[in-house]
Amino acid sequence: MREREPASAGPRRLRRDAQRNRERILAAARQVFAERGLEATLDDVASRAGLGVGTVYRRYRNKYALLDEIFEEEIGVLVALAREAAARPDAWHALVDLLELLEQRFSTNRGLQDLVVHMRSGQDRVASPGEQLLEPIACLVSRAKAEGQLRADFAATDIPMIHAMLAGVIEHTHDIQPELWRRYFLMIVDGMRSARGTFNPIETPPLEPQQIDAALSSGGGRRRDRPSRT
Amino acid sequence: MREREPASAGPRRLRRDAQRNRERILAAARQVFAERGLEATLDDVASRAGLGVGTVYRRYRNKYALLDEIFEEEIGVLVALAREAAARPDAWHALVDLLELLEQRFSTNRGLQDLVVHMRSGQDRVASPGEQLLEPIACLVSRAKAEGQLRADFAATDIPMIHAMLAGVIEHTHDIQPELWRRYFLMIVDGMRSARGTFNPIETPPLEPQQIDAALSSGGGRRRDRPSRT
DNA sequence: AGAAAGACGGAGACGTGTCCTCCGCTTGCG
DNA sequence: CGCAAGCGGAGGACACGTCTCCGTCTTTCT
Repeated sequence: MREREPASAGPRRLRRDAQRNRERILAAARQVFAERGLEATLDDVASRAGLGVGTVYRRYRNKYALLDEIFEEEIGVLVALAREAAARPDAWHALVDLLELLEQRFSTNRGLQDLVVHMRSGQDRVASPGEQLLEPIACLVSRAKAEGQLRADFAATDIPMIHAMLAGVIEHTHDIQPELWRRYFLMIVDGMRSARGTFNPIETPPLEPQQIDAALSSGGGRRRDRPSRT
Repeated sequence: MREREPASAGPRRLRRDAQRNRERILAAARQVFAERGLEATLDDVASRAGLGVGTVYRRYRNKYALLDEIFEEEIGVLVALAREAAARPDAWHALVDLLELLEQRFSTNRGLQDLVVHMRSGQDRVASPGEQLLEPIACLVSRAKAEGQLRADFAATDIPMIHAMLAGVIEHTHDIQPELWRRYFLMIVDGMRSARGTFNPIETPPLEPQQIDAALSSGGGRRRDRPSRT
């Protein structure tokens, strides 16, 4: 037997040019989706890769197949970051650093941002990372409160909303002053601190955990439609 | 001479049904644009008014003509609010109250929000209220700093960005918990307070005044296209 | 080298959605 | 009653994104 492929139904080995193009597509897609968000089209990706659309569509049934391939890893990184943070001893600083790190990533990858904020989970393979991210964060939140650093009326579900706020700034300014979000990040962090003389008792309750999915997906901005999987 | 119209080219008096429909259109438009934002179509307005599209288009050349009519007044209110606030003696509280009042209005009128945030000034008659709003606000900001209540590194141009943040929350939650933005508003206000014990010296500089227009218009969210005025 | 399998390109079919026009019919008014 | 003014809403014009199809070119195998 001379085949390299394991006995049964391996996808037949790609021709060399095909392999090369596959990588070009992936690279182009990563760039394009990071720059322009999920609303970029496969035509965009193809032309950035210097290939025809047909080539892209032969390899990926549709846009979402490609998205899956690209963002699965990226989201894994986010989750890993959150877990590492949760393991740190100083919860308050771990939390603040984690938030900064996450926003950092979102601010340089519009596609990732769109994915987390707009698309519903349970579609295709790119699972909404909500649960996986929120769990370690919730843990940090309660520990930081116990430490006395985080204000007592803070809730874990405030985190996605803080993200939504910063996303607003990023969206409007990342062509003008890409680091500007840090300014408001710091202001918000100051607002999260357990009072230097507690000023504003916050009456409005936070979202319930089961509401945040609804908030982030259906609510907002530019609607995207998912194809009907012909 | 028996005409009620002043001598020259007055628009001939409307028939009674036409007059009635005009008001229905206006009422429907106010509702529809407040609920769904500027992306609502004139077809939507017509059907809400219980009229045909043709009727709407006879009265208003296009969507923007109708928008002008509706939002001119609304924006006047905003500016008046800002001017009143600027006249109050206690600048810090005037500023906080003003922001709350403005957000309040934006949170119940998606169209107003879209208008302020997305569309460029100098189009048709609905002038970008940026200048007019920002001027009294800038005044309050500097006075509040002088009072020692507002943190010294705060800038007037931070206000539109704070608005952008709250807009993010509102956009995502106004179907779920329309008052939720108040929670984050208070947190932000806490972050704006001049700290005894100042925690985060903010390094990132704010936007320059001439940048905020660019930030709010071109940057963000769902693009709308303006028709070519055939 | 020669041929078959595989890959490529990109025009264009198709679907969707918005804006706005057109024209036969209805209605208010004198 | 007559007719100008007004009405309705189907559908034309356009824009845009998705994805297919098939004639042509490349790689790989013998």
